[in-house]
Amino acid sequence: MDDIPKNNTQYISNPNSNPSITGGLFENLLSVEPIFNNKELLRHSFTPDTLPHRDSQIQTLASILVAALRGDTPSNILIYGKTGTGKTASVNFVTRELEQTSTHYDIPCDVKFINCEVVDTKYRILAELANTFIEKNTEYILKQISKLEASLTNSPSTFPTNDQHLQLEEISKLKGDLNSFAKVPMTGWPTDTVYSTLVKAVDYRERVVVIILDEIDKLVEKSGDDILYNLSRMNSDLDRSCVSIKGISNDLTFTDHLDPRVKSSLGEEEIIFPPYDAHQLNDILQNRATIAFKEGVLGPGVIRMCSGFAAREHGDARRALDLLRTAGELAERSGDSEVTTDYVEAAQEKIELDRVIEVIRTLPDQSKFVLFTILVLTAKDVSHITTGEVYNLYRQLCKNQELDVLTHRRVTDLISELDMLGIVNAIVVSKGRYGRTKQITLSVPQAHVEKELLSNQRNQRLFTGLEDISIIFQSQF
DNA sequence: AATCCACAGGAAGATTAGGATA
DNA sequence: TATCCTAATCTTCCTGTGGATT
Repeated sequence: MDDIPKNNTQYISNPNSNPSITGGLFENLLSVEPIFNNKELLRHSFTPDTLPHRDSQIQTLASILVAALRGDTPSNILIYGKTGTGKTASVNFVTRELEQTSTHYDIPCDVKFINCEVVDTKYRILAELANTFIEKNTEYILKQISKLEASLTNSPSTFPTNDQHLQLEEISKLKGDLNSFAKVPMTGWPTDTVYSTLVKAVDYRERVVVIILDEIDKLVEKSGDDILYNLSRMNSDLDRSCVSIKGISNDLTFTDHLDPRVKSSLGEEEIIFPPYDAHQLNDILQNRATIAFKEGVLGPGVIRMCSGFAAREHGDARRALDLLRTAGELAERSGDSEVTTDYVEAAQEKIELDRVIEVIRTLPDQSKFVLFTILVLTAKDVSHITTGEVYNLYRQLCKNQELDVLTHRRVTDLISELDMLGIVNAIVVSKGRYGRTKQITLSVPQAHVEKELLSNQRNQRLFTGLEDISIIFQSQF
């Protein structure tokens, strides 16, 4: 991930360089002048060398981690911030520096990054850590052995001196150590055996270990906090080395579900990454765009528009980069040599559509049905859709489809959930004598919702007979 | 000022689904 | 396979409320 990505356009800039291309299918596509210099720079997985507007966070992080270079245990840190606020990038940046700097010091510093959305169980995290340190130890031992062997062959003598005796002993001891480190299998061992293997592997030599748990909230959600409890207490099982844990979380409230002991030991220090504002996003995009795009392909106002859109989405730099990249891709696909603001708008719509589709797809059946009811009322042009109206139609439609009818109370909650997901907009209004209710409107294009609900194979059973919304009013409803 | 609508939304308990365990 | 556990989902019951109407 740290590698500078390859220029992915170099192969297509000159079609004649590859003699195997003879058909006409790709030639047209290849003859289009590419507009990207290096598209990878616009992906959020890329860690840049400079992180604008994150100086203070990086400074704080570094001032805590500097203890590692002195051989002390750095405090555990919890890092909070919404998506796309530069948490992961900043941590990667600082730890990369730390590892590099530590090579000049006596005590090595090893950083292990784990994304808990991918590695999400206690066993797998312990196994992953154990194997990493077994590998590092193996590497270290082999290096020591070859160093000793080299010094032996440099001064050969018929009768080994005392010193050389010791060296030979050392070599055979190291070889023994090498064999004692067996890799932890993907599955099968009892979890506490994996833990003790990890402790043994880490404690093999003096070192400071920094473990970064990205998306730590997902881990706690899926498999509880006892892994965090184990890791945070690991120092008491270590003699020569020490570990420090950095948790990265999107969710500010995730510590509420933690055991108080884990909470206090994990959150010795806290760093908050606030969202970027439009100006800051502008800087970030400008920085990357100059390298990522060919010169002069970005039309006026394109970057400003991207940062403006993303700033509205709680300052998400990831979103801003996605927008810029998608806009570029759309321009490239339609054979345009300039990225204009029109493409940014199209990109915004494309990303939004993808999001809506994804959200709707993962909705539970009942929520889909409530959403469908709102959709029908919207299509019917009901001016003020209220909870009561939604519930009445919902109940009728449910009976019609032989579906369980949920209570009014529950439907209220489902509507609130749809509101939180950004699919509908529900505001509480009071109509005086005529009560207090929620006024509901779709907050995404009607056509998007209709398409995803009705054309998706998975929903067929749910909506059989309701495919044509306009017929629903003419019949019993 | 009192009333009252039509619901919001909190609290607590019941039910259910999914997974672990014996 | 039965049973137990847990978390999510859902119901029941309830109190609260903004402002038009009386």
